[in-house]
Amino acid sequence: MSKATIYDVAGAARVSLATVSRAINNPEKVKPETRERVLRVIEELGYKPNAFAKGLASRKSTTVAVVVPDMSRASIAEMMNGIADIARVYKYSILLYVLESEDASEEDILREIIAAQVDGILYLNDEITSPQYEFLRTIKNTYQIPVVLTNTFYPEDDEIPSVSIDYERAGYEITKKLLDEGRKHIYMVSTVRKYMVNDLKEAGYLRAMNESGLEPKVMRTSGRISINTEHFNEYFKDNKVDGVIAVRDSIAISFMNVAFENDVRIPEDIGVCGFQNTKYARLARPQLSCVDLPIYDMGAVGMRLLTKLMNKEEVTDRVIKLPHSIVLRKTTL
Amino acid sequence: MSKATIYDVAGAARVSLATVSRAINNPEKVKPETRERVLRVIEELGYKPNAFAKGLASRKSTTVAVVVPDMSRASIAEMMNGIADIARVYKYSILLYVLESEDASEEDILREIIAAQVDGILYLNDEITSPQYEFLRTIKNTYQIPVVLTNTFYPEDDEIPSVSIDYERAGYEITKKLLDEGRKHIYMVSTVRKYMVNDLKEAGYLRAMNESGLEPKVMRTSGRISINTEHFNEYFKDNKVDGVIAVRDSIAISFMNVAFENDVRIPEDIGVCGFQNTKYARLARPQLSCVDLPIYDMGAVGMRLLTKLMNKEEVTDRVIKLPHSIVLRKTTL
DNA sequence: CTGAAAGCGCTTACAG
DNA sequence: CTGAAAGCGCTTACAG
Repeated sequence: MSKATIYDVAGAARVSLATVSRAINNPEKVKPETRERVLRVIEELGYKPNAFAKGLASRKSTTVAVVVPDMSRASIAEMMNGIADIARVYKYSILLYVLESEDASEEDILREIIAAQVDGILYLNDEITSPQYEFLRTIKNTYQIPVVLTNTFYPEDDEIPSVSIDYERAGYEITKKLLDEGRKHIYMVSTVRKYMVNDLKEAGYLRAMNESGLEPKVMRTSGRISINTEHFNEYFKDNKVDGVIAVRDSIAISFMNVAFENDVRIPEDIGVCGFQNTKYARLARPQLSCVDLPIYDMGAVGMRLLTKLMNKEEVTDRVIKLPHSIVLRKTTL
Repeated sequence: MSKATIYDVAGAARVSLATVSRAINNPEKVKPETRERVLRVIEELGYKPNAFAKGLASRKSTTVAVVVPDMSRASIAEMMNGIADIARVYKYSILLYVLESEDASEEDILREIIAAQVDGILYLNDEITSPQYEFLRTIKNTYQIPVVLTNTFYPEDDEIPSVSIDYERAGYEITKKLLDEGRKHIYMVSTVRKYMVNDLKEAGYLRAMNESGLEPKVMRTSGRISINTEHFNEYFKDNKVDGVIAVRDSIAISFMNVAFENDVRIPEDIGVCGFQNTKYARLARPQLSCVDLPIYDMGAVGMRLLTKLMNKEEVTDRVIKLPHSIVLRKTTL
């Protein structure tokens, strides 16, 4: 039959609806006996409070909005797992908003989120522009709803907390690794489109190269993943390249494929490193060395931080950088 | 600067709140002049109806629940893109529920979904068990809320509509392809854990092999993706294998890696095929031939079907199979 | 075409 | 510790 309401429970337990409400939300405020009686009836009737009525009356939704650019990126999906796990622990529901739609601007979508009365917003992205940041800040302040950036941060300001990774340092460290192998002509392969996270990796690479008095060389692929033969001939064939760091695993693998066609030995002739440690790094031949990024953790920590904010708990660390590591496999010496 | 309510709009437009409500939801029922006046005020005030009040009063949420087993599977993520795009077109919000949690049983999660008052449920999975199906059917009938299965279906019953792929036929066709190349000793590599979709691929493989009077051979990997040297020695080394069909691209790639270590030439000695056509099929060396699955479309069509159901439109096709295709690359002749 | 009013199912001061 | 009652912000018959 149709759903039981709080009235049904109150009737069956012979108490008022106020008591039922308290038995659920403030158990300590009701006498143990009546509380148990109420709880038993709730069990029997399979009663679940109507989320709308609850949200309307309490002005809290126990729902968070998760805003993502595009689900099909491996990192986004894995972060969602971390988010979902923590959300469940703290009993929050997740409203999912996928940007990158022709039908609606980002602003429209954020307005929609406000109307949905979420308690918090988790903003996942590789980057954030000034207007985007300002808009989020306005939302936060106008509607008093906490926002957390995940996998990105805004360099000039920390009003909106963020959890991310020290990409600059990771870029530095992985370059160092190749440098330590005695390599001197190391390329960084990045993307044409500017992403904040990739720019940071690049900055780290530049720092390491400069420290060693070596000339940095950056190549930018236009496609999403592929290094093709033309690229290879243009950038790598004539140069005495002995190291390649790609901003994504897939770019590294793609590079290896053309390199093999051109009889390059990896890692002997060229050392190759990727970023992220996707499961495909292990499927590459040879297995790819790369920076290991704690993607799941980023989602989990971001969500946890948001729960603290929603709960008005004290948050000391507003800009969290999660530790990464470097996984050495077969594409480095 | 708290949010404007319907009262604020009514006041500013000098009408009753009923008229405001109509201007939004049944514009044809209000005189053009007043409608425009109301709409202008709404614009000025940046008014957005409170989703809770609306949901409570109208008993509709314009929200659907999407239930997934694990976000990090590439197919799930890509389906979410299709779902999100169509959801946006029809103005539905998405509540995301990730199963596979120790903290809550699937039943608990479904109860939670009911409490959230969603208008429909999209159930994404590789398979569905009898108890799961029965439970979904109960929900559908008890609460009158439409459910659509995506990427799976229930063989014995079509009460719950589904959109999926003819995996059996795909398995048959890809086996045929290898058979047509003159290969006779074709292995199917599946998973130890039984998944409905994999069993169907296997059934198609068996049919093709039997038709040709050839002996079918199935190997099951225990790990999630890897074929290791032991597997290779046990199954492939002594046998005169000349074809391998893997139920996932990653398994096919993993097989290729050990095969190369053992000096097998692909596709000359062994033809290899995968399933799904992930972007990693193109990153494999040699590039992997495989069945191409319309993953995005499955999400989109599933969501579209759900909107029809929620709208009480007539639905003739309750069991939809989307067309797949076969992409031939370098691991077949 | 428009308004007054009841009602959706909860929470939460306020009394007692 | 418990109950009566107001109120959250909408929708929707029902009159007019």
